[in-house]
Formats: sequence, structure tokens, C-alpha cells
Amino acid sequence: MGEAKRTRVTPTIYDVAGRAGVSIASVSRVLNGQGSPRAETRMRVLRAVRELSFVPDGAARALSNQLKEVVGVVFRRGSEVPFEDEEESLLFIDVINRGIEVAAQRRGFDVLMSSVGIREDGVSTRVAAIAGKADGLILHDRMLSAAGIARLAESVPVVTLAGRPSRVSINVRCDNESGMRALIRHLVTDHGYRSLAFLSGHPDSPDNQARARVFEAQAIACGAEIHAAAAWHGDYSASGGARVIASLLDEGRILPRAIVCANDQTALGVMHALARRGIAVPNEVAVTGFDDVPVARHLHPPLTTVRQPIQELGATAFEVLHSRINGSAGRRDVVLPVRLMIRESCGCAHQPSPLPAPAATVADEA
Amino acid sequence: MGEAKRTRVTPTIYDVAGRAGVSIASVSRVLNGQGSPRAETRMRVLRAVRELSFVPDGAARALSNQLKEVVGVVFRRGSEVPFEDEEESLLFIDVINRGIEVAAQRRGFDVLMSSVGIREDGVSTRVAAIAGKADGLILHDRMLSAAGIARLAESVPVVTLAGRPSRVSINVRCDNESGMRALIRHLVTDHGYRSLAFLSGHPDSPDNQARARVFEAQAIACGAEIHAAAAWHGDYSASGGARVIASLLDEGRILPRAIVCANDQTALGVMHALARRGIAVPNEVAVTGFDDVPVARHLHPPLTTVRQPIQELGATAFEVLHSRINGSAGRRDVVLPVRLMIRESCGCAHQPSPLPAPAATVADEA
DNA sequence: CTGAAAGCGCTTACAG
DNA sequence: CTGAAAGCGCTTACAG
Repeated sequence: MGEAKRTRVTPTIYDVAGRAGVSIASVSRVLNGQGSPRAETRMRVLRAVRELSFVPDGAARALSNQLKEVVGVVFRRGSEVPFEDEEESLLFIDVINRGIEVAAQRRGFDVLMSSVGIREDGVSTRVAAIAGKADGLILHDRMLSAAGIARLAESVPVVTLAGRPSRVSINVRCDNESGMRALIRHLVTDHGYRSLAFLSGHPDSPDNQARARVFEAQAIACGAEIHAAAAWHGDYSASGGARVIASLLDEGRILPRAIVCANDQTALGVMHALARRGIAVPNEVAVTGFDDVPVARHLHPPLTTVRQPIQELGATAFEVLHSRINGSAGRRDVVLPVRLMIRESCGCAHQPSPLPAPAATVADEA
Repeated sequence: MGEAKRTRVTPTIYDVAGRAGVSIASVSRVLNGQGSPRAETRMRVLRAVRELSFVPDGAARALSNQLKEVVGVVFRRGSEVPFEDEEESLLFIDVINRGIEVAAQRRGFDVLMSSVGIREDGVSTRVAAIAGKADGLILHDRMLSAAGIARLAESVPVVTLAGRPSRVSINVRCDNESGMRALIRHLVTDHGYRSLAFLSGHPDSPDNQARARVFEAQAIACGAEIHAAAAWHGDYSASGGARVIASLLDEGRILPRAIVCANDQTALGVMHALARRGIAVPNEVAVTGFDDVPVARHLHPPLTTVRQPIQELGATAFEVLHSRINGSAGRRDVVLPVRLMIRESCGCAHQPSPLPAPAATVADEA
């Protein structure tokens, strides 16, 4: 026999109970620390568990407890064609996911990660399948329409990231408004740049919309001139940013003194495109980002940007979802603080001697 | 009432059946495409499902089907202190995980990702918890002892990555032997280097052991001199590689003509350390890696290394596990082919003119 | 402290 | 084609 087909059936709580000579209720109690089983009982159960290598079935526990201890995370895989350093970088989404995972771990939850192809259809079907396997869902930016989210939220708590809160879902985002305001003040007031442009991200991203809106308002308030938005539509990708610059230059357009990008990846693409045309950053054109992804500080020149607490964004999303799963109400619009990171792409000097960094700016850094 | 506490209970298959005026069996059949329900029945069920936003409970399905359609993946989070570019890079593990995820998706499986802290204890408890929530497990390098794996495998199919096959678990790895052999041949035969050293990875890593073994055998076979292994113990990390070089240099030791690193990250650290001491790569010392992580080609000089089909490693691990879950036997030792990637850190010239790249080498490239 | 039994929400033979 | 019922493997009142 030996290697024979022996369809080794995984032991169940009944096998453990039988071997230990107790009821399944006792086994369950010992394993879950409920009640106060006699020491004798405890021992026998534990021994049987060990001898059988018993692992309780999660599905059965979940069904009985009405709790799976699993949250689902849905995000888009490989947006756009990778761009130079981009492909290999731990990007925004990855850092957020790590934050979710670490926070979940602390609560004894596990994370069901599900990426969706950029052009994949039937997303809502896929998301529904995940929903069935989890106690709650965290949806990254623009995964589902508002209606889709509303429908989904009927069956499971939903937290969106960088989206919009709704009557049935919670949203976690960073404080785009303060961040953009501080950034523009730095560019216009501290550096004295008079002409600016905002290179946008995905048009339907709430983050992008907020950043664009505040950019305009603040730039005008500071008395700077804004380059018409028409030609400045990116898509949050490096290649998108590079494309915009390339076509602007091809048309012989004059660039503004400073380009404010909707996110770091866009800034990365812009800097590449500028370098290729021999335009000096920051001396001829200043460039800024938003997010402060890890690679930002290693660009040449190091990127001035607005730091979002990215990993914390993920951790917070999980915590909010977790308390929602446990029935608490809580705010539906969670906003995390940001911080202006002044490096060199804005025109400030190398770290050691922060020449053009006046007091006001330094305060932002604190 | 309106906003009242309304503890909205998620609808079950009974609610759907009730609303549609059919039995739960019919609902189940329609939803799973079993049998041939009347069109009329179909419609009514589907309508009820839609109206209630019904999502079948995964735990209940799993319990009934004896299949969760979930695989667990366990790996170590943040090994060592991040090193320069390292922190931000999509490393070996991340690429493998992506491969697993994509393959799982194709089969309708989801992936439970669980990272374990580098110094975390109680790993086997954590792993057991995951095991209970999944149909099978993929364990990255060195997560559990052979005994631990054996115990785990009693309750769930296990596939290890870069480990060793056992009577109860399957292992997926790449062909370290051929890769290292081709690499050494290139360094000794093609470039004529006479003195080599192997900067090792984790001593208990099977990959590392295989690479070290073949390094020695092949170097000797080619007639090269090997620097004593004593001082050359790294740990797969960039900082580990840098540390070895620094202390060797501090002791005034003479470096070999070529340093063969156990993996790319180690090579990255070595190149940094060498650069810091003003030692030219590859002119004074050649350096090679193993893995071909995305960042390898962007180093200065671009890293000559052995490419493992990293994402495919993950996809294969899933496929093997999947067929095991479905009861097939299959090989327990799955080996994927590798390919020598000749770039510049070995001393070869810039791409366009592959000067010292003889026919034999080019063949390896094919 | 402990056991018998009900119940969690599905799927699937088995009858009709 | 369709429904009643058993069963998947747990947890937890409820009695004893």
C-alpha cells in the first residue's frame, strides 16, 4: 500500500473529540479559550490536536461565527505601459496595500488581494465574488461607479480609498487641499514664479479634481498666471506626463516657470521628457509632484512634493473598515494630514544649505 | 426611522428563494449553472438576486463544496534594513507574488497574502491560521522547518518556493545549476578571470547552497582560483553584500578579479561598496548577480546576472498547487530554466558592440 | 465543567 | 424541471 491513493481526509473536530474522549463542544472551548475546561480535558484535547495536526476549518468557523476575519482589497494591476524606473518601483498602491496588511495582521485578520486588469471587464462580478469571501472590502481609486459601490455596500461594508464618501460607504483620503495650498504658496510666494501649469491625473479621480481646483484657486489668490488647462491632461502615469510635455514642445509652446504635477509618477515622466529636450530642472522649469513615493527623493533633482502618509492611508482604511465590521458608526469622510516635502526640483538648494527656504516654508516642514 | 439602527441583515439564499417564489435549490442551480432550469425560473431568480443585491456567502459555499477557492501565500516582510534603492524596488518576492495572483485569477481562485515579520515568532501558528482559510499554501523561502512543513502538509497541500521537495510537499525552483555553470564559464573562459569569490546568501537557503556548490565545482573545473569562503558570507541583502566588501577592504585583503554574488540584491550592495572605495567595476573587479530583478539592468554598470523567470515561478507554484488541490499527483521537484543575461558588470562592452561575447555565450543568450 | 443539539448558508443527490 | 432534506465543520446557548 504505502504510496497508495490514501485520500487522506483532513481531520475534523469530531476526530479530535473522538481521540481525546470528549465532546466536540469541549474541543471547541479549549481551542477558543471559552469557558474554563478542566486541566485534564485541556491536556487531552491539546494532545489530540497535536497528534492529528488538526487545523480548524476556516469556512466552518466563519459560517458559525458570522465572521471570516478576512478583508478584501481590490486594485488595478499594471496601469499603462511601465516607464523606465517605474516598473520596478514600489508604487502608491503597493505601499497602501502593505499598510492594510500590517494593520489587518494586528487584528487577526487576513487580506484577500485581488488585482483587476486595466482593461478587464466584469469588474463588478469579480468584486462581488471577493465580497462573498470577506467581511468587508477596501476599494482603491476608481474601481467601481458610485452606483456599483452602493449596490455592493448592500451586502458588505465598503471603504474606498481616494474616492468619495457616500451614504453607505466610507472614504479615506489625504488632505489634498492643505497640501496643494502649501505647495503653491512655496512656488509663488517663496520662489516668485509667476506662471504655473497643473498637469492633471485621471479626470474622474476625486483626488485629481481636488488638487486641480485648489491649484487654480490658490495660484490666482497668489497672483500667478495659469497656463490654460486644455493641453495639460495626464493620467497619473509617467508616460502620460512625458507625452504632454513632448507634444507641447513639439507644438512650439512656451512652458510655464513651474509645472505642478497631479502625482509623483507624472512628475517623473515630465522630468524625463524635459531632460530629453535639454531643459534644465529646476533652473528653466521647476517641477513638483504629489504623494512622495519612495523613489521621489532619488530623482535628479530630488523631487519636491507633498507627502501623503501612504502606508498609514492603508492602515487607516483597514481600521475604519474593521470598526465598521464590528458595528460602529464613525465618520464617513476620513482625511489624513499631508506635509510639504521641499527638495530640489522646485528650485531650492541642496539640503545642507536651504537657501531660498524662508521661515514660512520651514514651518510647513515641521 | 430612516437612519435608525436597522441592523440590515445580509440577504441569504432563502430570501432570494422566497422573493422569487422558488426553492433554494433552484436558486442555487441558476446561480451555479447546474441542471437546466426553466427560463421562467431563471428570470425570477435573477431578478430577485438583483433586487436584493444578493451575494452568496463564500464560507457557506466553501463548507458545502469542500473548496474555498483560496490559496494562502506566506512570506517575510521587510528583510533587513532597506538599502538605498532597495526599499523602493519591486523585489523578488513581490514579482513572484504577482505571478501567483495572476495565475490564481485565471482559475477563479483568490489569494490570501500574509507577510510575517522578520523577527516574528509564532510563525507556525500564523501559518496554521492561514491554512484553515485556504485550500492550499505557497510558502516562500525558509518560512518553516522541514518538520514544520511536514506537519502543515497533513492538513493542506503545500508548495514551497526555492526550498526542497519532501515526501509531502512540492517545491518549485529555478535551475541554479545550469545558470551558475554558464556564468562561471563566461567569467573564466570568455573573460579569462583567474580568481573568483562567491558572496553567499543565507547559509540555510537551498538556492544558496546549490549556487555555492556549483560555483566551486565549475570554477575548479575551469581552472580558476577560489578565494576562501570564510569571509564571504552574505545574507541575500544589499547591506549584507556591502558589509562583506567593507570589512574585507578594511582588513587590507586583496579582492578577487570577479565577485559572484548569490543574488542581485547582494550584487547591488557590493557595487555600492566598491564605488564608495573608488574601485572600478568591471575594470578592477567584475561583479555578477543572480535573479535578474527589474532594477538589475538599470545599475551602473548594468548587472550581468542569471535570469530566473520570476513571475513564472509564482505562476507555476500556483498551477502546481492547483492541480494538487484537485487531486493530481505530479512531480514534487519542479525546476524552471534560467538564462544568462550578459550586460556590463562582468566586463562585456556596451550592448551595441558585444565585444568579448563569443559564440558560446551568445548561445546561452538564445 | 461538559455534552446533545440547533444553527450558520450553501450544494447536491434523491424523489417526484 | 423542481423541492425537501441531508450534510459540510464549526460555535454556542441550554440543560444537566
